[in-house]
Amino acid sequence: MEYVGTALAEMTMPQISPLAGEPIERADAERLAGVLKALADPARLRLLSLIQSAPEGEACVCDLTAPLGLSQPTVSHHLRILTEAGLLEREKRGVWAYYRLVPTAIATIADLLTPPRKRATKKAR
Amino acid sequence: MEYVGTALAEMTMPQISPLAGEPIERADAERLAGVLKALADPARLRLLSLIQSAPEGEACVCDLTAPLGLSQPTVSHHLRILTEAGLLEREKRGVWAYYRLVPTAIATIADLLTPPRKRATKKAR
DNA sequence: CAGCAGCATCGACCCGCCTGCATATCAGCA
DNA sequence: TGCTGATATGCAGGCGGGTCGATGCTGCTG
Repeated sequence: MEYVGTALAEMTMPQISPLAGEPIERADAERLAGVLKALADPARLRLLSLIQSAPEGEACVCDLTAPLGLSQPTVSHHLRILTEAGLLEREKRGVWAYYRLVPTAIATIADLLTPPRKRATKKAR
Repeated sequence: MEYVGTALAEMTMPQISPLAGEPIERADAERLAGVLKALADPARLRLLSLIQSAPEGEACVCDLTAPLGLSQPTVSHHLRILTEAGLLEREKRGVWAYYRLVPTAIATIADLLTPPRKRATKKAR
């Protein structure tokens, strides 16, 4: 636990080597696997989708428990994992805790998976 | 096991709902989570990277055991999971089994994660 | 201040998975 | 045919993770 930082930030900033080019390093593989592990769960994917498609792009736990069919502690558990992975951000307003997507988090993961293609190669232009 | 089909194919063809727009369905979430689960492992990420960066874009088990530092059965196990997920394809030539990336498999996953952006919307061009 | 509602945390159970060892299978070769 | 080497499979141990019930914590309200 005590690891409440954003795992994604560690990948985004020091530019983790994407799944392309030369063989990926062991440490990079573990970091990327960690974030992917947060995504690789049906309940968490549905949570992300529900939050993203919610009225203001945000939702509190009480709104998510019913659609998922999971207990409130379990939902909080998943939200915690997604938050620690850097995919969600939490804002507490009054008694409610509102979660929303971190803007470019998922897109960043997608970019790490896809090879050069058209993005990374246009650096020294 | 007997489930040797490609999980990715089930997503690509009937066009699984991406992680955007309206809330994702439970079945779609499970399929997508299944493929992501195959990716969410350091050893498998390194395997994909090693194979992709190999001379001919292909590699046999004996070439992958040493770099990973895992036993041969374990490497075969991971290759099997990646193959069943639709990320790798296997070709047996003589005594060796050569693995190579399924061309657009990973890119497909990346597209499923990222919202509209520029791809899906430019169909009628 | 007492009561209540929304969330987070804890403890526990159970299942799935990563790993290695042992073994089976199969192709090439003497 | 029998042997050797490259892979795949079976089996078992150990650990991590998903789930829930119970509980603690914190604002809001009467």
